[in-house]
Amino acid sequence: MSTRYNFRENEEKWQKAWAEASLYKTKETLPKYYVLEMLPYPSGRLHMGHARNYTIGDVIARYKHASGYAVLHPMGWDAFGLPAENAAIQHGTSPKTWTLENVRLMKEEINSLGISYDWDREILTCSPDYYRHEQKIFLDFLKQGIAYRRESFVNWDPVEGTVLANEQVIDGKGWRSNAPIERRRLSQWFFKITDFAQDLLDDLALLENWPDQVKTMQINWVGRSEGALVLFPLVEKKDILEVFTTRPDTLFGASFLGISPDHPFVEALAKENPALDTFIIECRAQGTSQKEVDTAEKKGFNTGLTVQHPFLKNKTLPLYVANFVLMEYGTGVIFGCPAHDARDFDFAVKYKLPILPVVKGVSEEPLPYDGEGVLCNSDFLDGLSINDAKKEVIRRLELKKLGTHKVTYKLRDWGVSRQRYWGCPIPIIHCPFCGIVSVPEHQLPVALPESISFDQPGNPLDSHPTWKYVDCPNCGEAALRETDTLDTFVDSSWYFARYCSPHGSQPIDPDKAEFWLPVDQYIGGIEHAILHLLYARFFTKALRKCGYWSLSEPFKNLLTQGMVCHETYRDQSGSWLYPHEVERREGKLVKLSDGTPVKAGRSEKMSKSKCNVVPTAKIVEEYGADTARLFMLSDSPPERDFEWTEAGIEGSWRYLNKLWRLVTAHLSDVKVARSPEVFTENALKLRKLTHKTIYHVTQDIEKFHFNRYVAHLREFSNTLEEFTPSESSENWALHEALHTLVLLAAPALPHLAEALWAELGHEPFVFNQPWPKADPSLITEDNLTLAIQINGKTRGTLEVSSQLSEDAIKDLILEMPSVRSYSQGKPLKKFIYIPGKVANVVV
RNA sequence: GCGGGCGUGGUGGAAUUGGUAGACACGCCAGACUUAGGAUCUGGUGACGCAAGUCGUGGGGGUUCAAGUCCCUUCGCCCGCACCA
Repeated sequence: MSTRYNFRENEEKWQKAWAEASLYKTKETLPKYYVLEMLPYPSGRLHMGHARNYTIGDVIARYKHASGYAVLHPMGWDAFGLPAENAAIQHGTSPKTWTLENVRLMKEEINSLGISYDWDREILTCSPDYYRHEQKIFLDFLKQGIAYRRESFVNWDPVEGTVLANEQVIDGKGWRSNAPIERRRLSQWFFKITDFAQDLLDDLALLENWPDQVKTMQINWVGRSEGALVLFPLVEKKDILEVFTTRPDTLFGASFLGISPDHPFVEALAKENPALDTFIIECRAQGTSQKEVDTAEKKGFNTGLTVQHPFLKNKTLPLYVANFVLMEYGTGVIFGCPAHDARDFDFAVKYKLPILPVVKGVSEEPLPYDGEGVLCNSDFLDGLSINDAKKEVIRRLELKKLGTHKVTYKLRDWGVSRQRYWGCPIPIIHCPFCGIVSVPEHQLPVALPESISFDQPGNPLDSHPTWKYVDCPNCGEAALRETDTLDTFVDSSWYFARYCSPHGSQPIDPDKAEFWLPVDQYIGGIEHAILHLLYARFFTKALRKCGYWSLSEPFKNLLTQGMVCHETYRDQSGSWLYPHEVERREGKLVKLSDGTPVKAGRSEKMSKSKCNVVPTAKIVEEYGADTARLFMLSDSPPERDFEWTEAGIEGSWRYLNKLWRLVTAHLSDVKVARSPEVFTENALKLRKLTHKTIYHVTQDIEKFHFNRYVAHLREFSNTLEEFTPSESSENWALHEALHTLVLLAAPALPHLAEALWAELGHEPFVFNQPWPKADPSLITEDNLTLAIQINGKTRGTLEVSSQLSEDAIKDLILEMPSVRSYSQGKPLKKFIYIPGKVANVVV
């Protein structure tokens, strides 16, 4: 008997055996369970964040399989995207070759972890087999009016002659060129997600098992607000400006109108006003990200024009072009009420505009004040509450035909055009005669050309010598292909459906989708709480509109996992060091190469830039997959950040060996054939623990308390270690306990469990064994321990029979010597009894 | 700037959701063992105190018989912000 568990030999052996037996091939029987981890980008290296994600999914998949479900547990690759193009520009590799090699490497690493994926259903989004269906969906969206084209702004790098992603813009400059970035207007494709805004809000109610914080974030993101549309006629011109406001009640406190620099009216004005044109150019020097807009200095340009106040004949308001007014939200024009809005207040102070309070709080409130109150200085609104004033002002506006009630959403339509090569081509042809023409379905896929060059600025599809030149499918005249490709979020918005019929000739097979969807458990990082999840939800509704299915929500349950973190290290010169370059000598951290001191920084999310990454491959090589899996499950609850430590992985490795010793040491003790009729007290005690452990572990996994799951396994094995059978019923109980232990450990430690299952004399595979069931008669306790409190402070415990009545317990407690001494003969004021938990004596 | 979270021993965390704070580990301390191993085993370990006991869940305040848990306030850190995925 070996006292050390040989993980290398075992993991290789069983992974091979599982593959040969096609153990993870999906069966299509009821009940079904679809467990899905978020589609990874194939960066080439499996990091611990992935490993944690897949381990969690794997435990659930294995547990559900053992519980009798037909489990769908697929994996694939979010294979389009910027990094492949960056690699192409830097190293001259082709995006396709680079991506496929990364996929190969990552797949190997995933398999080394022993995750139970059905690889027959693998998806690769950059493969024409996948994106041809996405192109079909795009055309369906176009038919339904969900896809459309309009102008919007991009980050333009004037030196590179390229559109940049937000992350490529650093402090307003291009990351490679360092040139100031400007916002440039381009005609682009959009998806009409705003048509589904209300559905996206309403259907959150169906998602009972989504974390509340994710639902809240989505609600705020969609940002429904009720307010009014108010018309302001210009005094000097014939035009009328439409303003959306959520505070129509403060209309009498308005002191200016702010209009977006991107508003068509402003652009027209700028043509005859060079100073305004300069101001607009200044505003466009700012990036497109929300954070930049919000944190930029608030600037205005007085157009010299004024608008008429809808109710006050003698009041006009100056019209300012303001850099903080967004064209995408509301109407692109606001009215400013400085007394009751912080941003308007700052603006009014800066440009010396009047500040007239129109809402009185309970006491004198400092301005700007946006709390509850009663209207004042507001003509017919005086004395009304804010809510009544809103209703009244809208009623009066409607009478004068100068406004109306209106609901708006912060949510903007989804811009899906990317001026890039490595993405799904948009299947559209621009014909000089017919306009925008869909590529006929039988011509799909519109495949990416493979011979491309990144030598020229801009999109290689655009500069390709032949690719974009085609004949119009409609009239046959010379036409041009659309050279924009789709945002990679589109690829990941419907992949969960493709897994149900990965080889089907249509994008989605309705029967298969009907069978498997919705996804029963979706697992992924909290960083996707808004965009990816919202887009996938939108797609589900849009696909329903196109007649693909009747599904309204894609993911029934959602688990958002935290990040994997690691301590950071810097040497004396301040350079970051990898953990393996650092060593602890005599309690001090030193650099391995030269022994100089190393400063440990706080633990942060693993990232290449800070060198605090631990590659999965290294851990699997050193400790094996099961140790890595166990550690990632045992330390933190899944939704919290995870702290990767050397000590932690060592501790998990020791536990694996302990399990191995525990089972193998007792192999001769557990060869008992028949179930005994009478159990000794020790045997019964052990059986109770076994069944309680089954109960707890089952609960823990069901609730995704994987750290407690592991803690219960450890507690159970600690007791088993001390147990020495001296009689046949005790042998039987130990036999039951060890078998149970192996079965319970199997979802977390599939390789070790498989090895121990064989050691116990069974045929493979432990994977196919049913999940143990707790015997209810063995998990109830005869006695319970009550906490005894005097005046709310715990002063002791009392063990009582669970049969005793409350009165009997009360008498017992009041007679306790400790209770008597603490209460010092004071009269009993109150006696609080929480059955099975606590009794509080208040004197 | 806006939206969402988190904060418990030296460390990761547990606490049947308002009911014995610190389960289970890591680390550390003391000891045992020797086929010297990536060991293993036994005991101890929140702080203060000789003890009885007192204090303890980022800080301050509140509700309650009872607060890590609920409310207010404050500090620190993290995630997202629409072209990274």
